[in-house]
Amino acid sequence: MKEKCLKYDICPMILVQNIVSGKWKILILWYLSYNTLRFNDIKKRLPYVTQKMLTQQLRSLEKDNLIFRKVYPVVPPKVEYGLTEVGKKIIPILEMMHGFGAEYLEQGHGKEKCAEIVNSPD
Amino acid sequence: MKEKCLKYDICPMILVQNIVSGKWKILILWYLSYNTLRFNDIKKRLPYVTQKMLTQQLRSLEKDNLIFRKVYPVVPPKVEYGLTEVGKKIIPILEMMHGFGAEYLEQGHGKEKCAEIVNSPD
DNA sequence: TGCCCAGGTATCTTTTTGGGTACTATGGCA
DNA sequence: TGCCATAGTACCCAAAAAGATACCTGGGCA
Repeated sequence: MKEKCLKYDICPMILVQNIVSGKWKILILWYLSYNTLRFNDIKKRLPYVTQKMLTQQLRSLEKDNLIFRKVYPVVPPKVEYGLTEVGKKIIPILEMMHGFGAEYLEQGHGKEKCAEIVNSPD
Repeated sequence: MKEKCLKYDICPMILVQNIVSGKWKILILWYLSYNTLRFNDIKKRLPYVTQKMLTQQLRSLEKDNLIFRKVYPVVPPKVEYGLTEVGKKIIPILEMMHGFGAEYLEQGHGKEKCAEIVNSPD
């Protein structure tokens, strides 16, 4: 495996795959690429994610050093999330993904897929 | 949700996320970006994936029109997989991912993560 | 007094994923 | 005659991910 990894240089890919998989991470990073956001701001933008899942994904992204978490010691609590310097480096990838997805949609592939998402109940 | 989707234009992102998630898909696409490959060639390059899983991921990528599957009616069976025109458009994204991953590794983040992968038994 | 807010945890159940093993087809070769 | 090769399926079980629900904090306000 070690040789395979070197030979085909898949290590970086495995790493990225590892970081970026997870049902909501790409979306979270995408939102945070515009602004830092508070927990509930993110939640509002991801109507299908449960609080638990969101917390989990955020913790994982934080652990991987892609986002930071800033807690304000106030009541009620206030927590802000944003991209770290490392995280910002992923923005161009997100933009390309967005471009690809948009083109893919235009060409009619995966229309039903998005329709599913868009037309599901609030 | 429809308005949210339009407002933040997340649809393409959800789509890409959908296509690209799945434990092995990015890696499979990465390999196929060099050559078309036979089933067992892919399997050899992904020592941890079981036959069932690989079949599953390939079917899913085929359904999303990113790869084609060409069956030669010979015995023993011969099946080739390769990127479609749509699939080829994702190559630049894969290359950026690779670049990001490599840089991330160089900076020491996620060293342990890759170490895990590389040092696990064959 | 009791309820609200935001941003969580804790616990339980369900669903989805993944792994293991066995089985298939068919022509060629010993 | 029996065995090999490749690219799968079928079936069952284990593990992981996701969902539902309840609970916590502590200051402000009715």
